[in-house]
Amino acid sequence: MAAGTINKVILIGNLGDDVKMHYFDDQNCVGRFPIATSESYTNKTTGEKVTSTDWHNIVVRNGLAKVCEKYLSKGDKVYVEGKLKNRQWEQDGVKRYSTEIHVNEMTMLSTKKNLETPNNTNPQQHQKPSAPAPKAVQEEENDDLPF
Amino acid sequence: MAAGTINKVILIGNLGDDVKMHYFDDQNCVGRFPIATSESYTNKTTGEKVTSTDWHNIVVRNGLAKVCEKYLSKGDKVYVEGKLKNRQWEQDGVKRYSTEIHVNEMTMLSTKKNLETPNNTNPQQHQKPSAPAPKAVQEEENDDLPF
Amino acid sequence: MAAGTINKVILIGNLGDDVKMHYFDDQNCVGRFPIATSESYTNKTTGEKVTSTDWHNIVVRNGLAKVCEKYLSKGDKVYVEGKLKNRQWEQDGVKRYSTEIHVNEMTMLSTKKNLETPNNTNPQQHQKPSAPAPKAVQEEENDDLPF
Amino acid sequence: MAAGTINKVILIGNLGDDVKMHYFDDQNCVGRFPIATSESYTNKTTGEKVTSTDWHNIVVRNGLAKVCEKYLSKGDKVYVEGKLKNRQWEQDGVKRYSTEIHVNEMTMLSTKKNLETPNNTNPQQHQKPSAPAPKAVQEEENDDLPF
DNA sequence: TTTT
DNA sequence: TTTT
Repeated sequence: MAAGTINKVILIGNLGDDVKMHYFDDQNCVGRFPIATSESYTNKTTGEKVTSTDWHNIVVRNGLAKVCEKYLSKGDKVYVEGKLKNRQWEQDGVKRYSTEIHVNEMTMLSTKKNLETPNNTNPQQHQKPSAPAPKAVQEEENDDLPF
Repeated sequence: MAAGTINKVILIGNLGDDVKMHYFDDQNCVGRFPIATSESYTNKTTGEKVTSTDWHNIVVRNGLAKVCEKYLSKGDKVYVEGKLKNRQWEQDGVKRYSTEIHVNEMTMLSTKKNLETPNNTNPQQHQKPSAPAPKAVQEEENDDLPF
Repeated sequence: MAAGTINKVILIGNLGDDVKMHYFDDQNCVGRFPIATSESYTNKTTGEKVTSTDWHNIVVRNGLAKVCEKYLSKGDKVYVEGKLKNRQWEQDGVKRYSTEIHVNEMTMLSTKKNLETPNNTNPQQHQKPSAPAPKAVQEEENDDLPF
Repeated sequence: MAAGTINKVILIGNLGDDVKMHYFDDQNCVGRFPIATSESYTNKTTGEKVTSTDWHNIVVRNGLAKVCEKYLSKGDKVYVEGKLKNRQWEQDGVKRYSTEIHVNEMTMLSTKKNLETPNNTNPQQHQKPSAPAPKAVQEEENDDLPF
């Protein structure tokens, strides 16, 4: 046990795909989607401008997963905050590793989904009461299950 | 190019090993070391306390790498801030992926190395002038090379 | 001296006013503007929804100040990152205190200014070479002057 | 209401004083303490090294306040994360302003208090069951009251 | 003083 | 696979 450690990731980027949901039962579900961040720099030797893009595997759970599924789609820009988690599993006898960002806070910075919805010019202004407001959304805290 | 993206990682954790240096030439070098973060949670079903540890591959360059090599060793606690970077390469014809944290700011929160140095009770207070102070150390900015 | 300290502020909010510039000389200038962040919560006793807004005094210098002046205006949404700084001065014999955010990184998340500019549909795509690109902009590092 | 805003402060610093508690009733209390962060820079004109210290007013509530009172004291180093909040009040007919950091996460990085406790070499390892573990402590979430 |  |  390593007390006094901090594991925090903050990203602003664009969804490379829609949110894929997986339901375990009525209560528990997980959503996954990729986010791209990029940066440009000038190659010192050649002098040319290079852009490099990094892809991040976002994982959200339960209520926050449902909000993401409802309001986010491919291309949207979001702010997310979470933790780096290493996952390993076996596939065809080969050990596979992957790094995920387990996100507990999400803020939409743009959205395509609801701009086309009739009678709903902006999802941040008019929300169906059954769903949490899609602004800064935090994960429920009373949740001790690992992913 | 994706303007307006943010890619930020903040970690406080302990070194799982010493800093491994690799020199490209006189000017350019890279240092690598693993950092562990952990968290405890209670398994809802079984009621038992579980601790999970995540390991992060830290990458530092040039001046900051030299500072890390000089002042950090296995077991030390550090604050680091950087970017998530995906690296892929081929090994024996198999594509390998790894996620690294390219760190540009480091602050020592404990050190073993220099506590044994005679006449130097605290490396943060009394530093040899030849080396940068081992407190909050930032990467030089005039650096356009990719890792 | 307190080695090993961290002072970091991350804000996403809207400009309450345009950037006000102050030039010291050819090289040095400072820009100031207010940013609003808000949050909503439900008053436990009365059950009514309350929104509270906080105003933050942003301070930028030199190159970053010029970028802010050029691309930001009242109402725009931005990401900024910086340090908390306390300033005190005397006015009419009374001590005054104020807290500022000295920002060294800024990313535009929306802009009004340049959407109206002819031949320039998006300031993030087409930038005059004399000015830095208005995406993620970082302060020059070779700067040891206090504000 | 301003959807899509972020207000985040991350500090590592030392307590300038003990935690001062104020109890409203059995359930609700608030704790306050100052944290110092510092930085050194070289004055360009004079060439001399200058250290500047900033003081931050930390505010914690309820469970987190009790943990802070129990484990933190003057001189300790802590990591805190929270929000910037502006407070204004009137004193003798004069409007007063102050900026506070409303903290919802705290991690102890050093402690004096419990090192002297018999049979308790490390408060992070051995905790009385009546109190939350003093490592990474988060505020309870089901709390809609403003400060 | 912003924004939704 | 995104975005500009």
